[in-house]
Amino acid sequence: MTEQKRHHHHGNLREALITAGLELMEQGGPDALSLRKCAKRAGVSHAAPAHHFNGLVSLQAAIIARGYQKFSASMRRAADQADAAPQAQLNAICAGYIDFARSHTAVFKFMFQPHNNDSQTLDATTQEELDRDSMASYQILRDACAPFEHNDAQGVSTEIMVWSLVHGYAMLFCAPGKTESPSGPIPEFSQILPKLKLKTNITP
Amino acid sequence: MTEQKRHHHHGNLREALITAGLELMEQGGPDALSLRKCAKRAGVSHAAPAHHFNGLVSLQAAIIARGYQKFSASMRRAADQADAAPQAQLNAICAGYIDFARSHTAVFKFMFQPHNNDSQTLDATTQEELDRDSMASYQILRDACAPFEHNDAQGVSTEIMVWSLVHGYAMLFCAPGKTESPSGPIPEFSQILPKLKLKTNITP
DNA sequence: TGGGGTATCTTGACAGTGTCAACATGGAGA
DNA sequence: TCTCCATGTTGACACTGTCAAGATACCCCA
Repeated sequence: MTEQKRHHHHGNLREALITAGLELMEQGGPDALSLRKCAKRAGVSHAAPAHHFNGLVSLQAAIIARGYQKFSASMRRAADQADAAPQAQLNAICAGYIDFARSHTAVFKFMFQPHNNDSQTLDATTQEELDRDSMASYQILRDACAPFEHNDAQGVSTEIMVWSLVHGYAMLFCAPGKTESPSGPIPEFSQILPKLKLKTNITP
Repeated sequence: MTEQKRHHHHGNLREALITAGLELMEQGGPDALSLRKCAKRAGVSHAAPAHHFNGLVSLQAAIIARGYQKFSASMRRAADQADAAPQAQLNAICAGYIDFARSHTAVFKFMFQPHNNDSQTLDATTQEELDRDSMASYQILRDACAPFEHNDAQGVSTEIMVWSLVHGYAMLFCAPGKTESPSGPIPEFSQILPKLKLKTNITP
């Protein structure tokens, strides 16, 4: 009776639904995701997910939160394997950013789409997960940009610039196997990242 | 009998459906778009659109093509009002890019999403529209970048860099009324655009 | 000028979707 | 032990895209 007999309670249905949703999304794109298909994959009835997610948008938000976790992991992994110097670290973070976009294209693009969850109420737990995991990802990029200055401007503009650049590159040119833009081969990201100046440590 | 009596033939249903679709999209986001709602708005039965579009994805593609037309117009309008110098022209093109993203956020983001039309067959007319209009938009940005060099690299990397930068900025920070990023106020785009060098006209 | 062909639109049907309500089950705490 | 409630099931509803079959009116050619 340990494994073979199906209990009335699934045990960890929430996790199973998120996992199933990620699989569906990576295979068939965002439109392939449905509550009923996730339920079927998890071996429960079509209405069971309603007890764990406040509707489809909440499941989508939970999938996105899981995406952010993998996203952070990809950037951290790249940074760990690189030299500790600020420029090497920033390059590595961007490489991890782009790696994730290439290897999880569907989820990546879905993460940065306009979602209906703007005015909608998500479950408390999903909302917390989403806030925490997305901020963690952003903080990684932010920290990597912190040592640098850009364009004679102070403060925040460096990370906005780097984020815009790497994000645009990822959105436009990172599909699996894509190597051509409308006007020729796509250069490496390191070729388009402008040279940045290190901040001066001491101010008068 | 000129206007009041409804003919069996609508007259220009294809256009009416695209217009209705654009309205639905701008009001309620991509998920608010449905063939049946467009048909209702155009005053025809639910299956009428099938005679003009090869399914939903073709209507979406036609809406995107229309979006590219407005997109091009926005960039051209900005360029026409600016000085003719290369730097002023490039700044204006980027401003037009961002203006469109801000004023037509839903359609803009939808234009650059992964779509199911990759392996799917669109109507010939819709496919032509989409190719023509998207290439026209890209050509505008391309021309504006042509006079410049970047990062000691030759050839294509300038337009890839500028495109990535402006696109990432638009995707991340251009929602109606959005002025804050996770780490503070969002700077103007001109503040994050690196200084570019003009190409030397003559080569040995 | 007439007649046939065809583009256009309608009606009806079907499977799939999200969501709600009502009910069943079983574990955990009083 | 008894009861409450989290968790899961069944059934229903409106809405969706898509297909098939039939109706209508326009256009072109004899």
